[in-house]
Amino acid sequence: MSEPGSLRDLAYATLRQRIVEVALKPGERLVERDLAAELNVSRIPLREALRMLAAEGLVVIVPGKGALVSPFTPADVRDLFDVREVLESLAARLAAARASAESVERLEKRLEECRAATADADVTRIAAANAAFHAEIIDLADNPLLTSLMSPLAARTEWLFRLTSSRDPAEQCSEHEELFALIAAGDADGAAASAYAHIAAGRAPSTALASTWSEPTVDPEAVAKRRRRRT
Amino acid sequence: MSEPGSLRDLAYATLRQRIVEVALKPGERLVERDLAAELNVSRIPLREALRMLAAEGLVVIVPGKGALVSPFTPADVRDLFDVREVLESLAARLAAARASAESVERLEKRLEECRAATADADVTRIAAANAAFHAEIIDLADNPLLTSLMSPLAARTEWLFRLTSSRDPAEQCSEHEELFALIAAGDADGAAASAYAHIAAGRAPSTALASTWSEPTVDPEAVAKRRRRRT
DNA sequence: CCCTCCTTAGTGGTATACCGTTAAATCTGG
DNA sequence: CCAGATTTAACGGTATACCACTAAGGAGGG
Repeated sequence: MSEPGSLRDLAYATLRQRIVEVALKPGERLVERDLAAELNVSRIPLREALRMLAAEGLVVIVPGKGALVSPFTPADVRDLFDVREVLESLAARLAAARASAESVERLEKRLEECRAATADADVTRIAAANAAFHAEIIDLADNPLLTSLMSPLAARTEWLFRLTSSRDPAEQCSEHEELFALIAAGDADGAAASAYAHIAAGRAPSTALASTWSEPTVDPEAVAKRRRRRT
Repeated sequence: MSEPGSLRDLAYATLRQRIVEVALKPGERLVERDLAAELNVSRIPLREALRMLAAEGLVVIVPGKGALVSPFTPADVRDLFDVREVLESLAARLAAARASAESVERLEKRLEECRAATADADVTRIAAANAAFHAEIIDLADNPLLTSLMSPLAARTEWLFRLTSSRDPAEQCSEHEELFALIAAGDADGAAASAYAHIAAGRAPSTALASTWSEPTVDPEAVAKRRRRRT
């Protein structure tokens, strides 16, 4: 996530963080002029930042109406897992097939961080370490298209982990151990299956928690129509 | 592909078409002011259109330098097939699992168009019918996230089919018949496997043709540096 | 003749300002 | 008091204009 200092990227990074941390709630209206004023940028870079977020799926832009934070329904969670299962599985397969001594070493460093964080029982650190482990596998897959497809999913996944709580860290960590071993051994089919199972294992807890929010099914069209009046 | 008449969407649609039709070649520089003048829009909507194309992968934006049409190397073709295999397979699985009488009927209409077009041996019509068949499956999968992930791939796939030529239409059509039957029967695993094989079958011919262009490995950084001087 | 410095214009990045649309607020008549 | 017409201004869409950066092309000295 480089930030070449441009105001657009600054606005993008700021908004993305606020959405992921739920400082901006799903369904919340994003008014260009207000945000531009708050972030001390003009509307042009802000608009471009919104488009980037929309391309990533974190924001919905209703043409001619405005932008709002994407709603995140139980169905969205289901869809997210459907896609993550196959893409993470593909990444693991490719990573295993293209594994080299140097790449295995890099992945192992991530795994060690997972172990350490899990031992510490530091939830923030665990989440970061797990995310880094998965990101490393994507990177090892050496498929730029896959990488670009995964980044929106990563954003939503991070979001999901903030909204819900993660499942048992020790269990996750041991699954990472298994996945690492298969990738290191160059076992493409095994790594793919292991990754699939690893993602699938997170589905039930997440959907269960997701069903408890059950936002009143925010309708983008409807929300976009509302306007504020002078305070 | 709706176009709410906004200038941004017009610029987007125009540029996308030109890229897909190779009127703009991979690696070609996209100069904001020139394109804006040519399309009779100002730079703001044009910039936003470029960002949309970049999010879709058809354009590369070098920060602070400029935009150019994405190169399309044999490695990119390989990556495209890696991802299409698993995503089209997932779409077929979901479509089969969620098949209803009404959805099967819709898909069958697409299939009939494939048959008719293949009988006519009209390559343009065949390409359109095949694309529509695949798009319908994505739609039946009823997973908005998957749909959004597929649209960039569709653009690149269409592009690929313009650059290369397709493989035997009759064979493709018969594979569609098989895939349709499995989805209609609600056989999720079978449909997934069939879709995977269908995509995989197109890999070899495409990569073979792709290796023949072998552009001089356009480097985005390098191309972006070049500037024109008064004509 | 070649190398170095300097001028200049092409280019992306951003701000400001205006326009059209339309929802909210206000006004009017019943 | 309420329903409909009318006014107001919020908001997204777009154009114009300015700035900073930098590479092309030329000037001047070795």
